[in-house]
Amino acid sequence: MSSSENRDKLIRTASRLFRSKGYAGVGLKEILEAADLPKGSLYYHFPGGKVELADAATRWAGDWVAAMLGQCFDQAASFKEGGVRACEALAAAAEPQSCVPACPVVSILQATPSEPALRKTAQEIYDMWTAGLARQAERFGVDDPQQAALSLHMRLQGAWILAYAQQSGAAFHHLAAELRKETVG
Amino acid sequence: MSSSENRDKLIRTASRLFRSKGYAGVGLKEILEAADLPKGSLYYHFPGGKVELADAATRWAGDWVAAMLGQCFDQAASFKEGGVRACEALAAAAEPQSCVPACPVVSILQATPSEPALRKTAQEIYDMWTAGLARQAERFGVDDPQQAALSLHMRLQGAWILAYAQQSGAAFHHLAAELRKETVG
Amino acid sequence: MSSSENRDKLIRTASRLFRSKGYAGVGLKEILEAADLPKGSLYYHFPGGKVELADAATRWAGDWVAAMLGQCFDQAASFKEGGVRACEALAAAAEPQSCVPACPVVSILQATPSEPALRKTAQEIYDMWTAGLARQAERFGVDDPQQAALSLHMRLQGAWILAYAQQSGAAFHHLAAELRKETVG
Amino acid sequence: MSSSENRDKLIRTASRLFRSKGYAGVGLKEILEAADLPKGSLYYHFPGGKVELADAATRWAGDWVAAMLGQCFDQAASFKEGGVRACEALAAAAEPQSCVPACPVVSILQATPSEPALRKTAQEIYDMWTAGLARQAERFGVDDPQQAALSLHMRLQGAWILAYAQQSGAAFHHLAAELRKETVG
DNA sequence: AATGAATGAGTCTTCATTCAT
DNA sequence: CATGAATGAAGACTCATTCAT
Repeated sequence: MSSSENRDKLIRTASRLFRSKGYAGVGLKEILEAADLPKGSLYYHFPGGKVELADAATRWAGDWVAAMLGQCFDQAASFKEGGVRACEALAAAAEPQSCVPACPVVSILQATPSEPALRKTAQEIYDMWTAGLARQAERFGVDDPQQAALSLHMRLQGAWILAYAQQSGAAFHHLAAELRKETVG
Repeated sequence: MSSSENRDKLIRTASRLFRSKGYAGVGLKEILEAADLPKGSLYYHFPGGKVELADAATRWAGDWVAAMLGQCFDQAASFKEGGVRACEALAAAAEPQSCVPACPVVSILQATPSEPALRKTAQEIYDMWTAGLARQAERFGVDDPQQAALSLHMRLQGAWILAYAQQSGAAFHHLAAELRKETVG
Repeated sequence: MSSSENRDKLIRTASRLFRSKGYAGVGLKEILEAADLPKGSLYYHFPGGKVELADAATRWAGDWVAAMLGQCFDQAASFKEGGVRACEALAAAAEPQSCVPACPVVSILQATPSEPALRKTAQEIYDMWTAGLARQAERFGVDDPQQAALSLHMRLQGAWILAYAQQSGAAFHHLAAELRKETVG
Repeated sequence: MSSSENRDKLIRTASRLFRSKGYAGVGLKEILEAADLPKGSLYYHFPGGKVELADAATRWAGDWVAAMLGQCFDQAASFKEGGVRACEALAAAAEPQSCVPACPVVSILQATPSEPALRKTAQEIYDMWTAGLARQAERFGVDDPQQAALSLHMRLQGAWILAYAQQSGAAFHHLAAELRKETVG
């Protein structure tokens, strides 16, 4: 449990740093110092080293996003409203922090050429998000749920990139406003 | 002339590698070897080192994208058609290569926390793209050209991320199909 | 223990090299090779890098000189005799070696403009030497011990510079002879 | 003439920088920038590169010091007074500047192990200074002029080191006061 | 179950120098 | 007579990883 606790702290800290500065831009030393954990402890929890930690951190963040999307749609009366709520939730998640982090998958995507193992992770997480949105679209009776899910996913990704570039949640609010104006239920 | 030639080769090579592997993921040695240039030549062409090279490479790629977007819309009969052509152009640019590169700005965005000078570069390029799209929207008489431009920009960014993750131009083709279906604004 | 051993070896080797060739004239690689230690070990023992190593090496040599001066005066019957013994001890320390080293503080003094942290170190060591000589002067009942200490310190420094330039202990022997001739203060 | 002018400027600038930061601590680029001369001009004036420049700069500064010593003694009524005047002149030379420079020979002494050619230069300059002082001692009828000259040279060197360490002319003033108190003409 | 000591390959950068003009 | 372009070696430093305990 103390074991599990430190492991979790490592995952959360690594996720935050990777999202802010990229996989190659963060050193293990920096992660351990930020997590206030002893130097030798990383390879105990993650024998696979940096790659295994990045994999775990990305999956953890990916699950968190998926859960957040699920909640948004569960509280919504329509697929459209679910999208709006998702924008607002992502904007809210971005705003309180000093450094607006990128989509957790983006940072490890760029590490893929040197660490091929991470590519599968990234794709699985994106597929999971799209699949989750598709289930919601289906639940709300949207025509072509797969295409609606992919479309919304893409727009959220685009907003996320701009929010990261601008270090502001404005892009998410803009997307929310846009979604509200669109016809269709 | 050889001077300018080698400088350009450095920019092109760096742009390609940064887009594929991220700013921190590419070493200067790797860039010089890929460009087949001697070790000492980098700091002659770019006294500011890696940051100055990344800045130049990103601006060069940013200009290339802006020009490409301009061509797509110049050949189009409507703003919607311009967007479709842009998707197809980006998909075409992605496909022939062995490694589908990310948006050139994304890689340097993640280097921003350690290299603050690059943040302005990234934002200027994104602003330039949005402004270019807004001019086109205005030319075609779209209602609220600024919002149409930002919306399209976001969707292209989202498609680009997915294309990079999947290492395929499929996401761009998907966005093109989606745009085609939409009623004209 | 192996830890402390290697750290000490690094300090002794660095001190010898800095004294011979100056702070900027000695590379870390050269120090590690001379100490027969692996490349990565320096930053383990001295996280502050070259400056921290130079600081430690200079303080170590400074303490060694202070101790040597103390011994010379402890064995002497007068302040004057202490000065003579100090000259002889410094000459003896210079002669057996192939390269007569400079005063350990001089080398880091020249690094001070780029490494301001070393200035305090140099001044502290010089102050310590002067203070030690002043205590001895007081013990022997010399009039104005502070001035006698400073005067002797200056003359030892001057002899040290000339000994370093000539790569010979002759200057120290010369100063010893001069001190012997002087009337007691 | 413009040639000679630039050559002189190079010498003066190099001398100042070497004295402040040591031979190995100053780069050619820094010297050229400080002298506001074009990059390629150094090897035209000094085909032997950094070593030849250092040699010329040190000899130039060495001549300047010798001339200054000569003036001090020419204006003095006794050898002792000449020494006092020399202290005051060196203190005056140190004080107006932001960085009190070391004896010009010290910096190149530390480069001697890697650049053996400079050793002879250093020794020649020191010998010249001692010989000049010995001539003055002889002129004033001092007993054992050679020994008096060497003694004063050593004390000036010692004061110079302390002045450099303290970045103040105080050590020279202290030596002047000490010389004044001493008996003998 | 957990960790601090230790390391060599790698990082970006600066250096003194040469050469064609 | 003078110089800017160009470069390979070396600089200090950081990295992810291993291992004995």
